[in-house]
Amino acid sequence: MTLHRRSPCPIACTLDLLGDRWTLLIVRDMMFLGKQRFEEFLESPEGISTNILASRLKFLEEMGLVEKQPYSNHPRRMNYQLTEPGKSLRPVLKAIAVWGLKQIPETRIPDDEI
Amino acid sequence: MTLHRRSPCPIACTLDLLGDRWTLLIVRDMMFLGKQRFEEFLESPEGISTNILASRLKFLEEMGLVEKQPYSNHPRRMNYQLTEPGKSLRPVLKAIAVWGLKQIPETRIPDDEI
DNA sequence: GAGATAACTTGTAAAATGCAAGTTATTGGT
DNA sequence: ACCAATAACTTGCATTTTACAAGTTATCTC
Repeated sequence: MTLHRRSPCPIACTLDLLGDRWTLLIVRDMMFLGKQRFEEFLESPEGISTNILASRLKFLEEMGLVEKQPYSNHPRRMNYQLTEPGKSLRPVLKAIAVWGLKQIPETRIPDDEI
Repeated sequence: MTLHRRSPCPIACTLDLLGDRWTLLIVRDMMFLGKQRFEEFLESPEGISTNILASRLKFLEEMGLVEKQPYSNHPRRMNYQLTEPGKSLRPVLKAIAVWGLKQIPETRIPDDEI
């Protein structure tokens, strides 16, 4: 969540950008659930609030992991899509999901995420 | 950083436990640098502060990812070691490191981490 | 023209973080 | 025996971030 790098370590740098409880959930929603609109992200069961969602989407855009485009001008509607760097987070999310499924009881892939 | 689960999704649950800027750096230090003692973790270049380190170590222990043992009783010295569930985070850290190296400029694996 | 929807922004209390300083127990040196 | 040093923390407090609710702006549908 900050552009300041604490060290040159790639793990530390990645955590500087993505190390919080919300950012990767937005990426998950885009990558596995095909979500693209502000209101769609709000529907996820974790219940992100609007101000956090707006700030994370802005930051993801600034990082170049997400592209924001108007997909309709009348009315003005926005959509958010993963860029190639954003899509390349798939192995990270995959590894996290595999770990969670194995190590945390009662976790499961939601039906719509398959 | 909280035991409360926002949803049954394994990605969300993993982020509930590990989704912050410090926890996985401690795991990195144990896994790749062989660090085991409180003062060793403090030496890492990211500069974690003592209160945060103590709270994260406690939480990692409560989660069963780390075991704390006295390795000497006179004087009393503690060491921290990864449990099997903790060690199973290796693919997650690997994927994060690969992503960071590829996508974030000027990142590199520190010499002592090879 | 009235209510609904999308995409946000603003305000504020509560929680987490960062930084410095202090604590306790033990040890090694003179 | 005393004194500085070290390990492993804890405490206090200012700053930052988060969570929750409410409000805003533009357009659309009936």
